[in-house]
Amino acid sequence: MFFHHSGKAIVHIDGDAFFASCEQAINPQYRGKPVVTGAERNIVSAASYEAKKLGIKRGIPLWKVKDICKDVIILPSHYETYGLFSQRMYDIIRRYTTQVEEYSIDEAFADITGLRRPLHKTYFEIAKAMKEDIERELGITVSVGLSYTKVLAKIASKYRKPSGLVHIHSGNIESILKNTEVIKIWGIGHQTSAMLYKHNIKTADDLSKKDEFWVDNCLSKPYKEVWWELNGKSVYPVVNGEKDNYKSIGKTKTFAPPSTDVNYIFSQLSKNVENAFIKARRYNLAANKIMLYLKTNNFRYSGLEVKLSRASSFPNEVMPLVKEVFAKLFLPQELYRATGVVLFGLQSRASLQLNLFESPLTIEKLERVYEAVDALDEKYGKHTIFLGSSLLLLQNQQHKQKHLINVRQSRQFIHLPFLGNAN
DNA sequence: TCTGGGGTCCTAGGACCC
DNA sequence: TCTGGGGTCCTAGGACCC
Repeated sequence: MFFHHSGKAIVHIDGDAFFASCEQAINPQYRGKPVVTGAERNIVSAASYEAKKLGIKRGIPLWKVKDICKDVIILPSHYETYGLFSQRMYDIIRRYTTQVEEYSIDEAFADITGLRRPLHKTYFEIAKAMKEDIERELGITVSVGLSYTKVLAKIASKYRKPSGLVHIHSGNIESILKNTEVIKIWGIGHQTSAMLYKHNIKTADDLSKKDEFWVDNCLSKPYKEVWWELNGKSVYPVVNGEKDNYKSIGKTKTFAPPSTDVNYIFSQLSKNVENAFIKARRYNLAANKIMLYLKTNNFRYSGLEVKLSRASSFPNEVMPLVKEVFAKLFLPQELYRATGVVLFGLQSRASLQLNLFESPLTIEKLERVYEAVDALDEKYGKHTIFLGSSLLLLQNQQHKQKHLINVRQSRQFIHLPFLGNAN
């Protein structure tokens, strides 16, 4: 059987232990030593390869890290710094192609299809050059995969770590996919891999060899796409540029120790609301819907989603509502560990239509107040002005705004799936 | 693994319409 | 009231990703 591929050449570049590597690049005294980041969260965000050798993995609590080895260097995460490394990594990749997807802080895809002649290099040599430039100039290592599709390029970059360079092509694809468990495939999680196991599909090779009839009958769209990609047919394009639009903006924060204190928990919730709106305003977005939730110490969620009578970008407009919702959700005896908010139904603030009954003046005042708030945040760092103070500023307007935003429709949920999964 | 924080997309089924 | 057949929009929830 001949292997038909898309003829594309896609590179996936993945920073090795990225946060820890950045720290080691900046601080020579940390090189060659076990380093972990995540001090601010009390769990490991990233572990250097020296730390990984000791059995320290992403997600484990820091007290355990100290148990394993008391000499491990534990650092808080410096996201801004890692962001700069990330930008430089993207810039280096852009020397070779304009088609660069900034997939996450430590990963990028590049489409180098058709560039062999202009660059006087094979695809493999282009990928190798990207890797060497990044490693030399940034002082970190990256693992690089090259293949016909994004899913295959991902498998390739994961195949040898750290500092791997793997090309999956028609000559070696079968043996590599045979060595790749289905759970390792990008887009296949626990649920689906368990289901595939029941069909005796254990490796990427098993899955790729299923016929289309079977795939249509047993899998939904996302998995059929993965199947195509495994077979060398590119269906996921490399999306150029950085992300500039959000469908939702969420903020959640776990507090330690957990608490039963109403006021404390409410203040946590308002802080999240405030921060979510700061982010919304930074991207010039207004929310039409807001969901608030509380998370108990046993990881149970209770939440309420409400539709706003019009889109808003300002916490104080929704505060009466937040209080109302909080009162419904909060149970006196319950021990809570986190609160959260998600804004969605996001639209550009430019396209905001004012309700006929609302005074444009009030809105304008709010815009001005929050412009000042955001400016101060910019200048002196986030959290300069918190809800208490911003509410004070607006206190005399409060009665007018009481009904500016009201509940149109709401639903309650009692359980959310646990979101997120340590890599 | 005693479990952080931030996202996206897909789908089934109900509401509503002709 | 013995109830055809189709389309569109919305929502709730699931699955997955970093």
